[in-house]
Amino acid sequence: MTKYRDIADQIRSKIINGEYTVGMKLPYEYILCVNYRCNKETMKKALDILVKEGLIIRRRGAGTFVKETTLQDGINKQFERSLTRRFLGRKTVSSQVIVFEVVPADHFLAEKLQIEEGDFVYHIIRDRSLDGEPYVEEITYLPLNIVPHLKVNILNHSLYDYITQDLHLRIQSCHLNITSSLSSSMERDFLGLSKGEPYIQEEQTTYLTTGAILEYCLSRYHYAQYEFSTILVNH
Amino acid sequence: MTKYRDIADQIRSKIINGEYTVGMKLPYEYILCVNYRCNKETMKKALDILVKEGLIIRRRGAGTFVKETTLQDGINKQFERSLTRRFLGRKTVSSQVIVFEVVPADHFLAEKLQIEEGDFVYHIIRDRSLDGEPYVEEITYLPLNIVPHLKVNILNHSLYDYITQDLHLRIQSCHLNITSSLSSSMERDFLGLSKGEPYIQEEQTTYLTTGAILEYCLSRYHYAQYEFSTILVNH
DNA sequence: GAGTGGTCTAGACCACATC
DNA sequence: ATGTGGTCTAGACCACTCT
Repeated sequence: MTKYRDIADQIRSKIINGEYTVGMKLPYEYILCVNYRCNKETMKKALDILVKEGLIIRRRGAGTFVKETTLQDGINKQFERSLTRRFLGRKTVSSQVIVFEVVPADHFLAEKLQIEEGDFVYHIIRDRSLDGEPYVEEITYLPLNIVPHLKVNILNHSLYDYITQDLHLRIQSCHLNITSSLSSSMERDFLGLSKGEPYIQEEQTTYLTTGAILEYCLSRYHYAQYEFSTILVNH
Repeated sequence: MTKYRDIADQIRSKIINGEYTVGMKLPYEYILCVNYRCNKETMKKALDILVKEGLIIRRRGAGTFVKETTLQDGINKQFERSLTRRFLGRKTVSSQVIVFEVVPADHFLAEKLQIEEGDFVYHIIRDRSLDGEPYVEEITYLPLNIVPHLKVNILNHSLYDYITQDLHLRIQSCHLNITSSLSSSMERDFLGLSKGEPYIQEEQTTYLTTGAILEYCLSRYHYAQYEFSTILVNH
């Protein structure tokens, strides 16, 4: 853990606890640096994280403010839908493993996972429900050599915890692509869609800090239950 | 323009031109710093931009690499769908202004735009086609006091250029929320959807560096033509 | 061990907002 | 004019990868 992440975590807590209230101006940089015993640049890195999360806004010459946000619950969504959202267990999520097998990568998968054709990959299909309502069907491909000893019970628990805590791997980024297509019978079966109704697909490629691709995943949602939030920040 | 943005632009060009080829290792940090006459931290900021854009990957202890990317055209999409995508004229886009009026903000809009109820806002509805195909219907609300002299011909040209170049305002961030709903007759008329078919909606709030909200915009896409790409980077 | 990125600091100087 | 963030530098030290 780095110092700037620590500081970001502490300040985020204060915002969520209401110690820094909505619309409030934060102590200015110098004071924050003194309070958290760090340098200006380090504090900037910390606050930049919160900017990206949409919790604060920084205005040159004016100050740093807790974001006036109609999106009070948008913030929580933002957390839920963070990098780890796909792996974090939500209280209300139930997950059923439909397919769990090892197959050799074909040309398509080899491209997507940056591996050799024929290298073995896990092929996993999971159906997830939210409070009993069909929510998403996930098709995941995951190179065997990155997670050699995957078991069904890891899938049912938390793949993310296993990867980060047990294997000590770190996720660097996810590339996400959202599109929509007409459903075929496979998605219709689980998601309860009618013929002629589309599903929404997230195509996700997850990179580790090592540069390797951890997974290629297609998630297919019922259109009525789909929601995605993000913040684009100007560099 | 800052130095790190300049450097990022230069290196990005080299990647796009193919001077730095896919999979290639870039000169290491120290050399880049000498070449571009800057400090290590400045170079890191420059390269971080390209990381966020998905063009390069940095591996501690190993080096900086042009991303092996099946997504060669994913990169272009990434550019298209940057902060300014909504405003930039695409060659193939035609845009028709359906509604252009000034109305007082109701409670809902006042919340969304962080203004007082009753403050005047532009209400704009535009239909956009891509190569003649109906593509998106955009409903925009924009406080009058930020852009006091908006004219239809500015809308037809580039609102973004007008705001940045003429008004010297800078966009800081966009909050984006993507959902899907069944179409009502209004969207069906333009998008050519059938009854029972959903559209995909982007709800976007755009913030200026001043902290003010520039616009609240709902964009409704035909599901079959919708595509959104983004990269989530671990802090 | 050598190569390469990541974090942190102290301090200079700049740009913008507010009064 | 003062308050407040943003950028840039030089240099120290750390963490990871490769072989």
